[in-house]
Amino acid sequence: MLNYWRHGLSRLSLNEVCRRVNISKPALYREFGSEDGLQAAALALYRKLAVVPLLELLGGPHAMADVIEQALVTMTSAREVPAGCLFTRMRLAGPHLGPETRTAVEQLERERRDAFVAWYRRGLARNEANPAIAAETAGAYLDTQITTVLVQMTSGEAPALVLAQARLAFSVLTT
Amino acid sequence: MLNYWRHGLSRLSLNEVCRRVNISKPALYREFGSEDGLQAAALALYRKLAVVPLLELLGGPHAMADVIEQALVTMTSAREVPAGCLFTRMRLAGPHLGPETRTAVEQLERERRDAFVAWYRRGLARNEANPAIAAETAGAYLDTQITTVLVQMTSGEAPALVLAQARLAFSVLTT
DNA sequence: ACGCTATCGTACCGTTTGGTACAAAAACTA
DNA sequence: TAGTTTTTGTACCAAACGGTACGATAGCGT
Repeated sequence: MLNYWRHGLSRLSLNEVCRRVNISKPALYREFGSEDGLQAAALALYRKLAVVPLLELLGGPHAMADVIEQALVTMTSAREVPAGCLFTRMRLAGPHLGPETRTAVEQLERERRDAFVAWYRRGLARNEANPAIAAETAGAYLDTQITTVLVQMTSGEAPALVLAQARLAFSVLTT
Repeated sequence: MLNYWRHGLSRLSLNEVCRRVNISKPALYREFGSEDGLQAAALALYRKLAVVPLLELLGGPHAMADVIEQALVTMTSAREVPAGCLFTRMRLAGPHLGPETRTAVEQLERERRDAFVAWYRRGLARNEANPAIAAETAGAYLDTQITTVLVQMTSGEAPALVLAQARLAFSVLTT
């Protein structure tokens, strides 16, 4: 999972993965069945470690602006984990993915987008969100802009510039 | 060029390209030298056909808001050319590219970003642009958001939703 | 200590990749 | 028409890919 996260799916052949984690190829196949299975398993782990915490933050009591700011700072700062996002890498990989992994990606897409929409609805109810924007549009927009931030971080752009752009993008949502 | 534009670089092996355009592999090598040379040549042609016209639009006399609206509508509508953008595909392909193509991509990145910055400066001078945003930030932001739109179009998202999000993103720039 | 079972990795499979050696064919000169 | 030069594509190369057959190894109950 860490290797895919750091270097992307397309850069790492199955042979290369075996080399890096010092595991024989048949052992990997016994555990995951196929390359597709391995990648799906990696995504499942990533979801637990990185996506679920974000969704829990959205479910919390904090003000919209605070949540956004914290999420942006977290995404654009160097941490103990790799920059970028495995989920985002998989989304961009698109048609290269195996059926199992693709299904999991699409499911996670819906899960995250729905969480964004619900979160924006709650923001509207608390008068923290821009009422001129439909919740569905805002949900898609949140998804898009967060993905953009992560893509930029993955491709090594300057964190300060990414952060400045992201603040600009998110400024339209809050009142 | 059209094949790369439509299907992306990573989906088309050199063998597959030869198959599609009905050309023998040695013929292709005699013309372009390598896969890298072919891709660089494709990008050069794309620049002439798709990027230069955009930059010329930026240089024109139209109001900022009009230029943005026209650009967005053009990018999100079905045309006689494929959806998305070969340049964007190459940027995302990143480290997969050969040295010649990568250099060309980076050069085109600078060229486009500089044009955005200059355009925003002119907008500021004409009181059409948000003066709270530095031109450098705005240039990067324009680049980022346009790329985002093209990525979404490439991945087949609903044009209406893409357009709605893009209008939202660009609304922070104009007065 | 033995025999059974379950786990493990070497060494291979066919296919595809980017790239090229070289002979056949075409075009031009005379 | 004969000889020369240029152009073209067949047929190959080594490497890497995802995936697996099968013999070697390890663990375990007795």
